[in-house]
Amino acid sequence: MLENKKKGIMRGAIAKQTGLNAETIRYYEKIGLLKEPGRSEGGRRIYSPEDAQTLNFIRRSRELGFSLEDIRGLLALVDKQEISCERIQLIADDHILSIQQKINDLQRMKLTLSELSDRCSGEDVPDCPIIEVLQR
Amino acid sequence: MLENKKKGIMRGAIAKQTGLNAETIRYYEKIGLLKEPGRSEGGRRIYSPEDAQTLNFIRRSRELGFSLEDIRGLLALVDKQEISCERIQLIADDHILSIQQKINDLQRMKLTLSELSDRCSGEDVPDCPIIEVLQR
DNA sequence: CTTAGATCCTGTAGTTACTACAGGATCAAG
DNA sequence: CTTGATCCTGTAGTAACTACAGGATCTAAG
Repeated sequence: MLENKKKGIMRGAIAKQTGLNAETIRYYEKIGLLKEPGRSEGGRRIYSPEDAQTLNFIRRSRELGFSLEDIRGLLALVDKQEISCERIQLIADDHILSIQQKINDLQRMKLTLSELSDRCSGEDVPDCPIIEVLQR
Repeated sequence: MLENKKKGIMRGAIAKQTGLNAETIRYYEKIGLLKEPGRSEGGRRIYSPEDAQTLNFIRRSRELGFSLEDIRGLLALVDKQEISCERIQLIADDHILSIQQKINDLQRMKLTLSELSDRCSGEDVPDCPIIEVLQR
């Protein structure tokens, strides 16, 4: 189970290491987020430590809610060594705003639903305030 | 501009009335959320007031974050006159929980990003705490 | 009555971020 | 040499729409 002479790991191993699904990794390659990895003689992908780093970057960014297009931009900045705190902070702050917007929307939904639910008798009656509001 | 002798309104009019995109309405019909409306002699859809009511129900439910499958279930209950407060409340409360879960996730994201952004110097330096965290 | 412009029709493809096959090929171990 | 694990490619499915293309139909004005 030597991964390969050329040093590097294969699909399953990098999936485990990065916490990403193996198919997802192939998808990132397909859409050009991850550069094409090397191949073994038999044609299997061999991932380098840099590939692993990129994939971890992507995963963490996704966990913070960045879209793949956001991440594409982030990676470009990183690759071009154009990482200025200023620009990254701008992107992040923009993203924080859109997250807050989503939170606001969800809180509004929750409040409305909670109020409606509270008005339910909980009994098996035909009239339900929730349905009534939805129907009017 | 009499909509039709048979009384009822057409695509554009119901779109305006319900606040839904005309294409969206056709989509709801296609997936069976809205029953097929009547047609004019020329083959154009004629929507009844009940159709409008259903569409408003769908729109309001969507605004509260219910999925189309949730709504399909809700509509079935309504149609079968099986509207019991109990069941509707159960569905709503379940939905409230999943909304809260999303809010929690987003708040965690926002907190993390805010903390990172605060640590940015804002100056044009190559090291950015955000990128550092994403890369490590 | 004709024609222009608005509105509608159908079917299909694109969007986001994956996930899940099918049907083979390759690999390491026994 | 065979078995079982892992990998390959390409395609299709998911949610909830949106956006055409290329016609048909309808209404109002001339």
